[in-house]
Amino acid sequence: MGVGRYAELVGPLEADQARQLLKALADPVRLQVVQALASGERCVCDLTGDLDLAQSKLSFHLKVMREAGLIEARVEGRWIYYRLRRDALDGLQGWLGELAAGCSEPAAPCG
Amino acid sequence: MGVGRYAELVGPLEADQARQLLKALADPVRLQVVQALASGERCVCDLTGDLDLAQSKLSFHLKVMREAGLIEARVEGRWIYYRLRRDALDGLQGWLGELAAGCSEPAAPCG
DNA sequence: TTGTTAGATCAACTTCAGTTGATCTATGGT
DNA sequence: ACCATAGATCAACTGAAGTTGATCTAACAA
Repeated sequence: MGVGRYAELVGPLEADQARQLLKALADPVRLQVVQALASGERCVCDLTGDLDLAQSKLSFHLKVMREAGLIEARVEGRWIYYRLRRDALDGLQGWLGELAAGCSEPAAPCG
Repeated sequence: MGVGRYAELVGPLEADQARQLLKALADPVRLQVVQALASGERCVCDLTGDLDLAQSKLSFHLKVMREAGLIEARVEGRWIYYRLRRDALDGLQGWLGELAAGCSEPAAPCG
């Protein structure tokens, strides 16, 4: 089922990990899912109903998010619950913070 | 030239603004550019050289980033300097923080 | 004014990500 | 054992996003 395959996300985020997470967030359907998960864990069947998405479509997007390390799954009998990964969100926040830190330096004139 | 067309980015980020910014970040070429700009403002000609990108390719990606509100341009004679927008990075950080806030709620069992 | 350079823009092409419907697997109920 | 349901997976299709080379415009230098 592949539900156990996660990105690692230990220590400070590498550019490539950040990119995977950003990509996992930067899609309208996935953003809906993220917002649904923002208030806590949800099972797939609820998501399908609430967001009015075709089952295979939702499953595809959950996979993208899972493989990026943005969400994780908990299997309970016949149902699967998904939730956002705090470490991913925190990691991305930190990564953005680093970018913001030095971005106001003036340019060396190039002419 | 279109260099003056920016996204607004006042107040808390709307989902759609966040998505544009995320998309602007979630590309390998653009991520290179972002990292080059992380240490401060740079002119396009420097970027082209340092990142070894075709001129039209870089210009395309700068446009995407500009229209998303991720970067802004400063025209100086024949040269154009780009820099990351603090408000965009801060806004995105805040947006992520909101997501992280409630994401650990347990699921309502759906069976 | 002519020539050169920086960088935006355009059109044609290519590539990859998302969609759809069908099928497959596992779990639980009868 | 049989059936129903949750959700993953697959193959075919579609469309949007990125690439490439050419052209266009504006600024400066001679």
